[in-house]
Amino acid sequence: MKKVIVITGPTGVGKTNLSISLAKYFHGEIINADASQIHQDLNIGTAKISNNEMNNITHYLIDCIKPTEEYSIKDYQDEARKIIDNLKSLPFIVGGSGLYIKSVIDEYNLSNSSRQDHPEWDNLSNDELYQLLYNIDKETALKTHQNNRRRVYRYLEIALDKNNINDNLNENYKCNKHYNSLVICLTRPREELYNRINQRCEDMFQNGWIDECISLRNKYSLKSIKEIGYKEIDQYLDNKNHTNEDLINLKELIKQKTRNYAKRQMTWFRHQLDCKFINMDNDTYDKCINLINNFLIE
RNA sequence: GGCCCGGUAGCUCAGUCGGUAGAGCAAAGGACUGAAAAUCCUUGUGUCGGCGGUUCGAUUCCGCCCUGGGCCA
Repeated sequence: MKKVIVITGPTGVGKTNLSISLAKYFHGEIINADASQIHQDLNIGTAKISNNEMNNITHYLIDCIKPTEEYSIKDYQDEARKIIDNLKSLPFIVGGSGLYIKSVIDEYNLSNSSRQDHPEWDNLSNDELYQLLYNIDKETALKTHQNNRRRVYRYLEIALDKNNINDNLNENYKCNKHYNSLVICLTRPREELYNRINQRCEDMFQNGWIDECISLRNKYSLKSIKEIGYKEIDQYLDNKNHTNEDLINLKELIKQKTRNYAKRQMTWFRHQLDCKFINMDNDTYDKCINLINNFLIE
């Protein structure tokens, strides 16, 4: 079984810099596992690594699709595995999208039925849609809340797919491994992480995030972009009379949403991912080198 | 100095005709199998500004004080 290293952690924890140092040390290559960084043109707001920062380490799965293009976890799973299987050097999967990571390193069997539109469900209320699922597959229905329309919708799709007898919705989340993986999750004390996120947001504005959005608006509708900040800046730009106070509120809103996201990530890592938590401090680099060395010897 | 309106959860405020309180936001915790920077769920004890008085009982009524705002001198 091929060995892979995973570096993950909440947004703003400091994955990028550390991953470059580690990949340099082990002569590895990096596969991006940040859903947001797969998109072209979203650079400043997603804290995307620059060519300069890459420091001659090859990076895969960055800038693959247009910001408005559809992409699914299945696409990611296929592409990432293809890259890893062909890689001669040590693969480093680096990013904060936990589900993407899990889909690659674990035996994460996705259902046969792909996502589709079902216009016949559009007029159903959340309750009605949920009842529909409940009548067909009670066990699955009980796993989610009726207000989580997106998930109810998807479960219903799978439940109705006759060809999909072997769906694995009922499997435990601890699946078998697809790769022999060492998963390192970087952490920081909550307050420290939040301070870094706030500061990074200020830096993004300083580095021209608004200009990035202005030029993006010429090519796409930012309303459909789900990465944090783009919608909010779009709205700010729509208001031609925005004041300095509006700008301050905009920044605070984006900081807040990013903090909320980091918190959600941590919850996910704690409960859904089998990983080693390492706090970021002066010894982190050495600790990681040791961990990886021991893992490679095994 | 006089008069008027405020001071209740981290914030903005509601409310209690006297029986020690509740919304929104924030925050925290959680869920998660084809949108994951997505989507969704749960959680509200706070000297009701302070000190007295009346009362069986005061955050509520009364007095004084502190404090913010407005008006008049």
